[in-house]
Amino acid sequence: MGDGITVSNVLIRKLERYTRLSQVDRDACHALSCSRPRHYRAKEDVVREGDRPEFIYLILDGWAGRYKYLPDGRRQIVSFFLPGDICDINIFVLREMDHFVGALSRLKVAQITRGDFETATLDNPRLLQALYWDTLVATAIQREWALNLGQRSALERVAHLICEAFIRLRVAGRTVGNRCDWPITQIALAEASGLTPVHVSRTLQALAAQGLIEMENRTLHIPDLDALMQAGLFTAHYLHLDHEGRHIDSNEG
Amino acid sequence: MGDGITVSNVLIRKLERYTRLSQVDRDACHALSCSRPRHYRAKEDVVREGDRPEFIYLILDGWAGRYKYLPDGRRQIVSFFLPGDICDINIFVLREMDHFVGALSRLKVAQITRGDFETATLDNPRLLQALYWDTLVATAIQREWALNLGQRSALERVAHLICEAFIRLRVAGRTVGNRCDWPITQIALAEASGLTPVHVSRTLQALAAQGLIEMENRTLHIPDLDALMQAGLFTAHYLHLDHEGRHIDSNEG
DNA sequence: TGCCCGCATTAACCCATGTTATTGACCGCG
DNA sequence: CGCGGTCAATAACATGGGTTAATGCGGGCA
Repeated sequence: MGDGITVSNVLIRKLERYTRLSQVDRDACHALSCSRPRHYRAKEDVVREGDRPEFIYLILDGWAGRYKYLPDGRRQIVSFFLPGDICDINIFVLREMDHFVGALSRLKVAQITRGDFETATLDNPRLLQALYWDTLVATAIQREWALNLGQRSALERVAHLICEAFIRLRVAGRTVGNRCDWPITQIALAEASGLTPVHVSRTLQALAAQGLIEMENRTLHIPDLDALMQAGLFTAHYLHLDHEGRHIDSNEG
Repeated sequence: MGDGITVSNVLIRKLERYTRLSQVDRDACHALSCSRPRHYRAKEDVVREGDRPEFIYLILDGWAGRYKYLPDGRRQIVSFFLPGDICDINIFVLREMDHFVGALSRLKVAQITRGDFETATLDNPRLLQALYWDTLVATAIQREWALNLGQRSALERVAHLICEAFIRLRVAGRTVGNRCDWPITQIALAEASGLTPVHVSRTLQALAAQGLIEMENRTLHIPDLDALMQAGLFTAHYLHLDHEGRHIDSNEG
């Protein structure tokens, strides 16, 4: 769980959900993971609104969040970036960023230039295709978040966010059994769920009281994932994990 | 406003926000607009969850919505499709649809096959680039909706939705001065804003009472757009309309 | 090692929005 | 031309989640 030893495999592992990569694809992928590494502390900004797009970011370890502000300071996290996630491969089409990306925990990323990206994908159409799949999944997640924010109750919403994060971490190989690191604060969870920190605290306690989650030492334990999914009205369809007849493993490898 | 005479220009007009298209690009674009036309009544489904992606849809007239259900029937509209909008140019990467698309008013679309699309873009990299820009703007809108649903109050939220729709319609050339067709029901507005129809009714009346909107005969009139924008905490940055030094016209051409 | 600040918890109170129900207007279809 | 169904308006009441504030823990930095 986040020990860093197999860091360069998170992206490959995830993309192989979608397609079988050749050794050349895997090497290209590995090269991307080794682009300039950069570390951040929790709450540091990675990208700021108004910036000209400069890098594609690959998350190697820790959690980041994409967020937007209202003029009076209210803030919404509109997506999580977890290990193996890639930030906006098409970003260079835009002139400037319309949002922030910030570290939600200690964070390690690879900064990928436009040139690095083109080098990696130019002769690897399968890799490029897999990266497009990943982008489409990211926008499917974005849509699901609209459903989450617009229709689910507080309890459903928090349960749903936890299920989604857990499954995504599992796909990246960052879970052990039904446990995973849970490095983010309730404040961040509140900003992502459109609730107040006070109510997130209540809600997590309600989930714990029902035996649906256990947290200690920044580690999350989910005794019965099916039960939590039911509480969050969660189904994994929108993550499109079963593309070539593969299905979600009930355990990680 | 929706008279259909210049229907084939909505897409061209919008894309020229981003780049100057050559005559060849425009012709290709026009060809796309002329792909198999199809009409729907309000509330008919265009695409159903679980479908294999078959067409790319170009909206020619009327409004459509992308929506998702919870198992108990709660429903969220996660995006609007307005004239000139294109539905998911990359859709063929996915195996099946994870959501519905339905008509929110009488609707006219062009059904574009994978082959049609490839023909149109193969030798027109500028057109393809412009379509990618449009896709990125669509996902930027999706993020803004998360902010809308998560942080804005009911009044701000409805005002914001109205501003966004109006500006998008203006870009497509579907406004006259500060008026536009407003063919959708308060029920649809409620499903898009995560509110109840009852509260949307109250909220629209509050906006009208403040002189921010006027509606009659399915026509919307915005006496003072700046004031409405302020009420909705709306800024157009996320629509990325100013790509090559262009800016939002204060009136349509 | 100790201090300080950020985070989680808890409590009491409140209000924005949801709920349920009724009525009337309009419009498309027969 | 009239009927039925959908949509909007309104009212009375209910509640989920927000607000404010106080407390204590714990971990990172000096």
